[in-house]
Parts: sequence; structure tokens; C-alpha cells
Amino acid sequence: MPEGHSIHRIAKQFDRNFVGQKVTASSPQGRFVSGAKQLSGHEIVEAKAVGKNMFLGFDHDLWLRVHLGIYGAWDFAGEILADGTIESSNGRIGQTQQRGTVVGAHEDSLGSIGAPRLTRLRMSEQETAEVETEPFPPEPIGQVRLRLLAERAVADLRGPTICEIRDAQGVQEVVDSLGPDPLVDEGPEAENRFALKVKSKQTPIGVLLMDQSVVSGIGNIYRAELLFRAKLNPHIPGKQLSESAIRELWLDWSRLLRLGVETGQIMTMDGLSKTDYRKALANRADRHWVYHRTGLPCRVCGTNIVMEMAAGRKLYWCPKCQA
DNA sequence: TGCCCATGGTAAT
DNA sequence: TTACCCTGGGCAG
Repeated sequence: MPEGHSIHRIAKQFDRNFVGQKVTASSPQGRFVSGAKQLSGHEIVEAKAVGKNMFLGFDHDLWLRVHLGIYGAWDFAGEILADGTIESSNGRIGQTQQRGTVVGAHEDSLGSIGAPRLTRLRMSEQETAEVETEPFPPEPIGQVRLRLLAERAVADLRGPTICEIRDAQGVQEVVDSLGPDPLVDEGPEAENRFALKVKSKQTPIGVLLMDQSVVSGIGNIYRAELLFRAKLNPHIPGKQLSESAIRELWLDWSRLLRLGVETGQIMTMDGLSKTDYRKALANRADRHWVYHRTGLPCRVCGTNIVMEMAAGRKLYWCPKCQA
């Protein structure tokens, strides 16, 4: 269920621990045997994310395209470097109530990028890390579609919607079909592309934001939160939005995506006190303005948050703030 | 233990 | 619009 920020974090993870290495590829589950055979023995030369797609480049013009869909996840194990920016000011990471999050002696290995530690790291819509005690490489857990085994690190892919081999041109075709991603397409050109597209559509903005050919990486949480932050009624057709409102949406998405990549969380509430911010990082229920808050009072005006289906997904919004 | 739900997307209807 | 893919967590029983 990861939105764009998670995919960028996963690509970074590959960049840190796999780029420059030859891997042995296999499909323990048996559903990607031929693909794994093609990749096996090749060196990973690049990892990049565009929206919710991740592309791993191998030598000899081999590319792996992975889309995690709603269930997918990557499990990393071995001597891997993890990104510790979710560390909060009191030096602790994550929340001890949440199963599998980082605790105790392991904290410092995630607090900064330093010497590799033996770790197991699960990257999906949430991230969990723990000290690995098994011998390396560990037995695959669950239905592993693809295992990429390097000398000291291993990555297991489970439950993806898409897992396929392409060449560079095939990758470009996918990228061309996607709307701009603020972390890939920086600068005014990307913003213009987004604005032009939105301005040309009669479709409600609440639907457009979920359309990956309009803008990349926004999922159901970011959609609801972006609209609330912009005080926009989700039903307004794209072409009826003011130019400045559209550009502000793009800028806000850029901000939130960067923050999400930094923290590993979909953090959409700003202006919080340090205490509240820590609470929000630790507790999903305190993290959003409207998402998943049907019937609860709006955090700004007290009006009950409503829910309706839009683009086949649940959309949450405040009828007063977003009138 | 077994259901329901989920931060996606596609194909069939 | 609906069904389905496919996995795991939460929660009712």
C-alpha cells in the first residue's frame, strides 16, 4: 500500500546496498523463475523510482520494473545500511508499542549512516527493522516472488502487482505514460506539465490527483490530505481551478513527498508542537487532517469529516473547510 | 480461526 | 462499475 514516498525510499535502499554488485536472482515462490534467470549473475547499476514504480537497472540493458500495488513489500536482510531519519529528538526511533519497530541496542545503527550492521528491514507502507540473528542468507519469509542475493545483503520481493523485465526503451515507455514526479522532474517544466493537464480536464480534482498519468506517486492518503491542506472541494473540475490553486497543489505535493521520503511516514500535519509532532510520528491516528476520520470532528472547524467513494477509493474531506 | 480491510491497478462487464 | 490479483494485520467470535 505504499505511496510514492515509500518507493523513493526503497530505491535509495537499493542504491546504498546493491548498486555496483552482482546478484544471484531466484524466485523461491516459483512465479518469476524465468525473469530471475535472466537477471542472475548481472550487476545492478542503477536504482530509480518514478511515482509508484521502481526500476532496477542491470548491466546489458536489463531492467527490472516493480510495482508494489497494495500488498507488496521488500524485505532486506544482511549487512545493510538503513536510513534513520525517523529518529526523534529524544533519541528513540519509532514506537515501542508497534510490533517489530526498532528498539534497544539497535537504535544507533539506524540513527546515522555508519558501519553496516546485521539487520532485517521490511519496507512497505510502513517500515520495520530488527536485529537479525539467523545465519546469512536467511530463509525467505512468505511468498517471495524474487530474491536478489548479493555478497552480504539480500532483498526479497513479496506480493507485487507488477514484476517484469524490460529494456531501457521499455522503461522509458512506462515513464512517458506517467505524470511528473516532483523528485524526478524538478523545476518549472514539471509544474507546468501538471498544471496544463489539470486545466484541460473536466474530471473532479479529487479524481485527478489519483490519476498517475496526471501526477505520479499520490495515493489515497496524500490525495485527501492535499485537498484538505488546499481547502479545496474534491468535486471541483480540474479546468475550473485557478492556475494558482493548481500550482500550489503541485508545490504542496513536492513538499509532502520530500518530507515523506525523509521521515518514512506520510506526515501531512505541520505547525505542530514538538510533543504533538512526536505523537503524530508514533501514532497513525494523530497523523492526518482528514484521512480515515469519518464522523470525527474536523481538527480545524469541528465539523464532522465525511467519506465518499471517488476514483474507486474512499475519499475523506471536511464539508466546511473544503466547501 | 476466520473474516474484513488496506496507502493499487488492471481487465472484464 | 465490478471482480480480481495477492498478502498481512486487526479484530470479532
